Amino acid sequence: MSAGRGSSGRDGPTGRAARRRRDAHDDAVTRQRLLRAATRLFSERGFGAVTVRELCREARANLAAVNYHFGGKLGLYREVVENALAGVRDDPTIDVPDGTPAEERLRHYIRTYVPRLAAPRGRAVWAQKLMRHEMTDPTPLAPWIAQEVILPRVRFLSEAVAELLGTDVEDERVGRCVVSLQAQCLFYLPNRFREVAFPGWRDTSDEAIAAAADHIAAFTLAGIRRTKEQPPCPARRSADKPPHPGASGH
Amino acid sequence: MSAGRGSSGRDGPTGRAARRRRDAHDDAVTRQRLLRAATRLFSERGFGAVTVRELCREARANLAAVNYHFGGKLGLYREVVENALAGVRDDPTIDVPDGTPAEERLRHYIRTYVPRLAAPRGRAVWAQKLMRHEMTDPTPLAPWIAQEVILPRVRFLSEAVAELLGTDVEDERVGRCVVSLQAQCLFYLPNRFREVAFPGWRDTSDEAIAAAADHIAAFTLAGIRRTKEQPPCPARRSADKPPHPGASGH
DNA sequence: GGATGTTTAAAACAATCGTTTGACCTGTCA
DNA sequence: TGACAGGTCAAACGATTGTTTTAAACATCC
Repeated sequence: MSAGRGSSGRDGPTGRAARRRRDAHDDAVTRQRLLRAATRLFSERGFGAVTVRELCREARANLAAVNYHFGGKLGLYREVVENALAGVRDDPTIDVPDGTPAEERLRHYIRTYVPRLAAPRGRAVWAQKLMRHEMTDPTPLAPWIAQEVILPRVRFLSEAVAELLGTDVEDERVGRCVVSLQAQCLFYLPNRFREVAFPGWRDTSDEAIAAAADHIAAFTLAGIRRTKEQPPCPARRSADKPPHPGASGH
Repeated sequence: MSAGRGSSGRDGPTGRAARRRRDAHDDAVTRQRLLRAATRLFSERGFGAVTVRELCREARANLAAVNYHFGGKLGLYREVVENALAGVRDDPTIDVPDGTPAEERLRHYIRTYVPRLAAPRGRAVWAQKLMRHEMTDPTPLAPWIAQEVILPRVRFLSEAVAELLGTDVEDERVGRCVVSLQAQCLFYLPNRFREVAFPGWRDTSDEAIAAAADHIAAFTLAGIRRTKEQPPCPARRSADKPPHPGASGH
């Protein structure tokens, strides 16, 4: 391949393009190329599955560049993660004016979050994909990423759901509803499950995503209203096994 | 490469009689120890993150045993996957007597599926965890696993949901409801998200899991009923403004 | 008992991993 | 100008990867 790319064209001390001035701008360029390639590759395949060599090839940088600029593979990864997390820290999806009713807060969350997840790129997607990899095989940065991405959302959602249920955030029904909501949203991160299960769903237009978000919102709010009707501590009925007889809830 | 015997052919010719005689060292025993350790490690950390050495150490087998018995690391992985998939092929969660009403079919699915996912082990858990890894970084077996695990469930769920919606399985609302349902269930696979988000959810007793399944069932059926009220092709209303202006930038 | 075939054991294999090295180039500043 | 610092480069480092090899231990058959 083009592994030995530049050397062939630039080896001559008088390479024409290589003649351009080397200002302080130039060094930052490879740094940024590395960061860009690393963001894509790490979020796509995870920390362990990406090799430094592949990364440098993609960024058209020398093999030693990663260690020089970032002190190592993990240092580069840390910077990638920091960039991605910066995008979820000031997060419009959980930023709504005071006094907005709970139902509207949830609707707003879903309608801004789902399009962000379904987008081909963007910091929200990167952060969530990085976290998805940290969930399955964690790096030393896993706890940090998880807390940073998850906790603010859970707090926001729990408060809204608790308000809708007319209870406090400690109620276990709140956690279950929050999980039901977040699970639905996360499924709109690009993933192979949807591709396999619904090959016809290649429509990722804004309208299709918005329609899906509307579905989740309506679906979830109905589910929450239904949950509200149930007793707070659903002491388990003992005789609940067979599917056939009329075990249709109550 | 295939100097060792292939994974599939080894059981046949004269092996059966010769087997089962060695007292101290029994071939079938180390084979099974390897399979057991591999099932645990592969489903926990994925194919790429597990080394052959670690595997053999865990199984108290020699390093060469993997290549001897399974023809290589991938051969062992293939056998692990086959075992796990055998457990989802004849699947009680989607096996329900004819004539069962759709709502009851879904309830049965959720109430049998969620406890299987939440269990610490079992073939359903292994299959689903293996697939989770195949989703994030795939091996050559990824398409096979995905189809085998996903398609039967999607078909079962789609038919039931379509019946509840009073429409056919091609309706896009069906797919969205199936995703909403399946996404909720899959969140009860042991995962770090729940641990981080809800540290208090360490209760994995049968009662707690059953209560969670009941929640999902009630939540989902309410969501489906709500979805039924909406027009089949929800053309996006334009007068749908976010809580505060400017937040829906794009 | 020797021949044959199967399983285990330890060592070595080539390939690849992340990282380090030292020469080399270029611009800056004394 | 000459020394220095910043940055790139090819090459090599030691460690670890999956796999292969070679020899020995064991069981079975003639």
